[in-house]
Amino acid sequence: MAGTKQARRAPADRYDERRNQLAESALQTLGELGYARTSLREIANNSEFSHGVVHYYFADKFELIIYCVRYYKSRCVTRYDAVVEDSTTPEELLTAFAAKLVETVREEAAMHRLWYDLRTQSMFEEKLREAVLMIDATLEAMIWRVVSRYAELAGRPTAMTPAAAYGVLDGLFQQALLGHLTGSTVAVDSMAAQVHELMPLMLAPSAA
Amino acid sequence: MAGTKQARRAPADRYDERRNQLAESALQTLGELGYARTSLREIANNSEFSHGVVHYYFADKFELIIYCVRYYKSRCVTRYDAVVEDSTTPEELLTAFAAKLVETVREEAAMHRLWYDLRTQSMFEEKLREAVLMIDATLEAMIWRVVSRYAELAGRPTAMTPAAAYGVLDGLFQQALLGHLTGSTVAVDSMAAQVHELMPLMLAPSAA
DNA sequence: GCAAAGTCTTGACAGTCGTCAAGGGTCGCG
DNA sequence: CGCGACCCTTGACGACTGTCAAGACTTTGC
Repeated sequence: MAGTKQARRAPADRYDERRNQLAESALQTLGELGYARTSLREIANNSEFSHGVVHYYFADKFELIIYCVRYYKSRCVTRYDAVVEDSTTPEELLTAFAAKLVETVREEAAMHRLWYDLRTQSMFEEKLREAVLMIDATLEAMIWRVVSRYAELAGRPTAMTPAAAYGVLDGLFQQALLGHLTGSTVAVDSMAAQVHELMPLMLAPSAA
Repeated sequence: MAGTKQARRAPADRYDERRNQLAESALQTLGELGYARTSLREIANNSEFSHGVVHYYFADKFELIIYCVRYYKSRCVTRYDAVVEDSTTPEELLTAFAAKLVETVREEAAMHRLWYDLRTQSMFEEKLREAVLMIDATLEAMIWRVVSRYAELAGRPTAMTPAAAYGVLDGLFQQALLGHLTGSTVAVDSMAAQVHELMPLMLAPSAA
């Protein structure tokens, strides 16, 4: 990025920059209204551009949304890696992981209800499936890094497949998110307790 | 209202009958297209009536959809009760439960992706929340009947809250449903295996 | 400084949406 | 028979949607 602007501002840079700006506005709007009620005009209203510009940078609505999904992934997928790297005992990792989950539900609720929305839409709309499945696999891998590191620190082998570990944790997370959005004050803390109970069960029984 | 019926065909009966007919057409359409793309006209097209009749029986779109959710519940919520009642050993219950889950994903995929769709919509639309939360609680109770009966047959106490048990199983179910809808042939069987591994972990460790 | 390429706005299009009013149709009762 | 209540259709409304073309504004290369 350092010296790109001298003779003619590099078109590719500016192009991607605008696409990312629009993706950001789109993510904000989608997180607020949900997929069903989000229009391209509303997305443009939440940006500094007019509604026609969307079709200058994206072929159609799906291309924008799919681009958004991928753009979102690049920010979200390393969220728990610091937890993995900084923890030195299984208890420490478990507590830090649960705390990070709680923080995520509380502070990124809109973005995550959007994720669940889009994942569900992909059950109806084929065009969304490829991008959704790719992110789902990435999230599964992210969770698996936590679980396998947890097993390593505990000195016990894992007793679940990556898919199963992701599935159950995702279920708890989704439940907590719904509870949080409906005003429940205990749902999020309840999730933390559930994760504390569940994670040891993902490892083979201890020798003791 | 109850006294307005004469020898003439009881209005209340016919009224409810029509509402249920429309709810059935609506559920079929919603299961096919999803919430975002389902219009009242399309619902009417999938019934034997014209599009105007919807507003004769329902005040607006939300009243129809909420009625649908409740109508759907009445059919779905006892699905696993036969499993609970007919099983005499924990292994038998577990196998029958897993088989029923597999059957449900395979044969009721449309209806369940609709359920996940509506539940996610309730994260954005307050009007849907009350009905969704009511069903969610009913489903949690349904799952808990299975788990607690399983514990009873195994002679071991449960080691999870009803919410946690529902959360993790729902996560696995949703994962399998997405896999099934994307054409995966192993996703559903994989869920059965995961349930077999997970259910024993919901009970306190055996003495042995 | 000019022409061309790139960027953005505006306005319009063909549909579709939820909603509702006006009007037939049908049926049972007096 | 004819009246009135109930049931349903038809057609229309205003608003909103995704899409795109025409043109204006800006930036760049020469």
